Amino acid sequence: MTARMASWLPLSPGERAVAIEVLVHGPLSRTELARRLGLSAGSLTRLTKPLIESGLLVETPENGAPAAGRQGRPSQPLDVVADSRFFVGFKVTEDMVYGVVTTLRSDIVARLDRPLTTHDPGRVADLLAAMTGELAAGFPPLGGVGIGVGGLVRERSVVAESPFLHWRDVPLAALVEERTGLPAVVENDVAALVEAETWFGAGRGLDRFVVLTIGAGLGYGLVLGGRRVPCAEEDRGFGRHWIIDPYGPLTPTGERGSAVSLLTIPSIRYQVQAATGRETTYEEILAGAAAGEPMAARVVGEAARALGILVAQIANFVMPQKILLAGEGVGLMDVAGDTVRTTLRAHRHPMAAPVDLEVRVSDFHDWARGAAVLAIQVLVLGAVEA
Amino acid sequence: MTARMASWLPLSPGERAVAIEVLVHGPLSRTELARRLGLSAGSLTRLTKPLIESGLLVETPENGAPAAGRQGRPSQPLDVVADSRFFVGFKVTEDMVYGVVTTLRSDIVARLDRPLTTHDPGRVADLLAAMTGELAAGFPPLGGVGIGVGGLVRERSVVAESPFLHWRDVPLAALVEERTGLPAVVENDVAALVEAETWFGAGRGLDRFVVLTIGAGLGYGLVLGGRRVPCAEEDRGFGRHWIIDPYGPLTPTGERGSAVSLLTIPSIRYQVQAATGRETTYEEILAGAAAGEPMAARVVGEAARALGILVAQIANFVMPQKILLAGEGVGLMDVAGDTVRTTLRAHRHPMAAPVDLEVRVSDFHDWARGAAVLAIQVLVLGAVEA
DNA sequence: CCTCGTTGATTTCGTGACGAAAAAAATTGG
DNA sequence: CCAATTTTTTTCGTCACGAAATCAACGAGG
Repeated sequence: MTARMASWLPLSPGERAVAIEVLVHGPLSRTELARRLGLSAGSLTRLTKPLIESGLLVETPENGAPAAGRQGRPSQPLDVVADSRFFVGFKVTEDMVYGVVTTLRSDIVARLDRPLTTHDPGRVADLLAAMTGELAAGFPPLGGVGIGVGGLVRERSVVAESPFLHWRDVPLAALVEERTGLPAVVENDVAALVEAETWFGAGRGLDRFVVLTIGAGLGYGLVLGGRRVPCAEEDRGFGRHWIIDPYGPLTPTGERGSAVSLLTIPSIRYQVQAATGRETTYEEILAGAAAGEPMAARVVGEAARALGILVAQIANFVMPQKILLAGEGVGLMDVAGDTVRTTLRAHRHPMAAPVDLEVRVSDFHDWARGAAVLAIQVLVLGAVEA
Repeated sequence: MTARMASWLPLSPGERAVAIEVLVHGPLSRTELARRLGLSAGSLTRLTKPLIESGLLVETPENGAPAAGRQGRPSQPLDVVADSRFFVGFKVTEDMVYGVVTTLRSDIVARLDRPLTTHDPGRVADLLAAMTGELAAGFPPLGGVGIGVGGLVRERSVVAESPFLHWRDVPLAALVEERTGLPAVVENDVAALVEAETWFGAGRGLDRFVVLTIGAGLGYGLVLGGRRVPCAEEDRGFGRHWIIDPYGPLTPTGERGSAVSLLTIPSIRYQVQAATGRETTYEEILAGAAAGEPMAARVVGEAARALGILVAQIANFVMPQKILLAGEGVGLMDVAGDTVRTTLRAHRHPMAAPVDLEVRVSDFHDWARGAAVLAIQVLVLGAVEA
């Protein structure tokens, strides 16, 4: 076996800042890093030396665009050794486990999905360990495991409460660590996705950033000062009481006219089925609305207006620099994006800054990637919970 | 004339932290400061020495509760010399100027109001200078002047745009500095009140804090990480497009059913007058609602429900640790506080943390005090704008 | 081909902020 | 009066950083 690097390197605040900046913002020369971090050139020589020696960073040998006409000594960009360590991320749903392997940069290099046939904590941990073994096969230096679960998670290790798994106080991280011998990190699935987007996605470098996910439920994540704001109700219950239209539809979940009733995939399917009597998929409904079917168009239009109002309220009160729409349900924006944007504008002050609204289609592997990012944060960089 | 202290003392980050902590959180011993700021005892000796020498802090001679049975060397609490400098604060409205003198602690020690008969910038500056002279009479060491104006203010010195004064790019701070020889700071009135509450009021020490003011208009201030978030629409125009109830009342200002239409004093008076034909004051309407007059009760009830929804939306999306209701219109809470709170709860997730809602009746002198606090921040502590 | 100017990285040195620990100070209790 | 205790001061060592000199690597121009 090759010499294994320590999984946890104690980094000074300055070193951590350098490591994160390079990790998140691609290859950067020392001078550029000095400019971005407000440090002197000398300090960067000092800070980068141990990072290079530890193998986390390298001076990129290939000078992609070598100075291109600029004179002077060419810069020596530093980059993370993306494949020096790999990370495994899981998203656990009621009946499936989605797994990915990512590089340090959080690029997905392998995927593996398995049905979940039991909710017994030990068996679930067994499955996660087995999947980790399979996933790790091609990637020897494994840095750790991140696990995203719907529900309330404490200390990044214990599932305090998960309604759909019927778990209470399950020390999932410990169970997986026992079976794999790898450090493990557990987090709420939405929280993990938000962290991933904050570090490597749409929220890079932003001070105020909001993530709104639409799917089987609603997810909401608030990032202030680069840190996610934790909150008590983040166990899949967002939006049940966000009343958009008191005279809106009544559905099995969520109050009448709530964001959940108007926007989630099950509620939209329920509304169409209740009106037409036919079972239809979400995609069929969106296609129907685009084709002008009255019932689908009405439900989708209402959803789009609700989304516009919701985004406007967030923009009005939080004033984020960007709002990211993610999840399986964002196909709504393709069909009715104009309605959303028109409604959004109508609920904003004319002089207010326009809302930077980004849409990202995300499947379950993106959620698993989020969990892997959390592992990178905690295990490589020693980032701690708020 | 006595030796005058420099109005601007260059403070190191550590010194600034100590000064602010003592200024905001009353007398504190060095040990207590070390605990709060996460510093060693030795550092506190070093940091406090120049602050004491400069006259900003003193070791409080009176040991109010002198150890009371505790043994060991008694602590030597440090306190700001509250009356070492005084500050003048103004709130400029369309037809009045409200002025106060405060101590370093922002306690009001004098008041002076004058009608504003002209909107000519030079004349207004003349009046402010004259009022400053009158106010300063009893308080020799004057540290500076703070001025709060409705409208858009840039660089804490120039009124970029003020609809009710019909001003554009008026360098008010410079005009007042010329006439008084004192440093002057200008800021949007809502922003100033928010800063004051953040430093000395309800928002002390909080990380996420919201101020909502109800009066002739709506005001909204967001404080994140102890810093107010600046925004483009803060020129008295908040809430015109916050649609609470699309079928709500239509009033001269604000969209139908907007927060402005439902909650501001002029809109409430307009609604009652439109229904009854009689001119009534806001206080009369509140009293009528309390007494069970149907029309007043209906309008006030609607306003209370709107306020509950508004506060719930803010709490849901911003997740602040506290929301402060201020302004001349908060009498609504006395009459219909229960309705507000019930509505608030109905629009919150049952598992969400309860909203810490604080109500503060504030008159125009509180707005003036806010401006004085801004002067303290900028002129004494060298705090800079975001 | 050689030198000069330019730009990036390194080295060296000085400064300043901080913590740890010892000492001093101020009080209570015996 | 002495021990115990808590606060404050002093002393000393460490470490992070910036400034500036130096080294390194390249292009331009004679």
